[in-house]
Amino acid sequence: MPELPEVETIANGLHKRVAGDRIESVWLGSKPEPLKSTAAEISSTLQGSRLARVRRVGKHIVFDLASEDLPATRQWIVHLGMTGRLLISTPEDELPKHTHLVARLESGRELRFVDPRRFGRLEVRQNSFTGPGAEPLQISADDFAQLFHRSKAPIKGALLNQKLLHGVGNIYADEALIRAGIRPRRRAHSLTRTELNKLHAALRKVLHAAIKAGGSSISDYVDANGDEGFFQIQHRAYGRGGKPCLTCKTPIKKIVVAGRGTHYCPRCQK
DNA sequence: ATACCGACCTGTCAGC
DNA sequence: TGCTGACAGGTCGGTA
Repeated sequence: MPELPEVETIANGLHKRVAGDRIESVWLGSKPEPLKSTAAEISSTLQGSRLARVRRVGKHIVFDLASEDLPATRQWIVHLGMTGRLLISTPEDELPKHTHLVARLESGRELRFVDPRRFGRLEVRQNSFTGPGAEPLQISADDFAQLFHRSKAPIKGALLNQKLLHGVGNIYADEALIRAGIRPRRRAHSLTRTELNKLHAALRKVLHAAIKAGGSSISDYVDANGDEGFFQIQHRAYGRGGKPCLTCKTPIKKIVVAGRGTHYCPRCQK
C-alpha cells in the first residue's frame, strides 16, 4: 500500500501522537508470517520500552526505543507491505480482523498493527537501521545517475529496486517518469545524463508534493490520525489508463513492466 | 551477476 | 444473488 510519502505521513503522525509513551505489554497474534524476528524477541524488546522517536527510512517505519537500563540503540522496524496499518486505539475499540500485534501503552491507549494481506513485516534490531538503498530525497543528482547508468533493467523496474533507491513504489515511479518525459520500458543505462537529471528532479518534486498532500489514498489508505491523503487528484499517469493525458490529450496507456501495472503517455514520454 | 516470474495473502470489483 | 477471475500501493526466492 504505502510508498515513501504515505509512510512519511504515517511516521510523522505517529511521532506526534505516541513519542514519549511507553509500551507496558504486548500481545502478538498466532500468525507467524508478519514476523522477521521471533515473537519472543519482539515481545521482550518492546515490553517496557519508551517510544523515543518515530521516523521513516525507505518504506519502513522505525521506532527508536529507549529504556532505563539500556541506551537508545534498539529499534522496532515496521514494514506495512500492501495493506498494513498502525492504529492508535483505546482498549474499548473493537479489535479489527487481521490484528497481529497490540502494544498497550502507559497512556492507556493501544498501538495496533493490522494487516489483512500479511505482506507487512515486524522486526526488532539492536543496531542502527539504514534501509536497503539510498534515500530519494537526499541523494545528489550525481549519485542518482551513478545508481542507474549501469543497469540493464527497464528504468521503471530500476526505480522500484529498493536496493538502489528505497521508498519509491509503483505510483511514484509512474508519476516521476511521466513528469520527466521518459518511457518506463527504457533500459536504465540508455538514459542520457540530461534525462537522469530530469528524472532525479521530477522524483524529488513529486515526492515532496505528495508528502505535502498527505500521500495518495487509492482505496483505504489513511494516516495515523485516520485522515486520507489527497495526492491522488494530482496523479497524471497512475490509475489513468485510457484517460486523456493532462498535457496532450493522448490516451494514457496501461502495460506491464517488471510485473507491475504501468501507466504512461505514449506521446509525452520518449 | 542480472532479470524475469510466480508465490505469498485477503479483499474487492467487474462480468457473467 | 452468487460464482469466477483479475487485480491491488510490496518483496522474496527460484530459475533462466
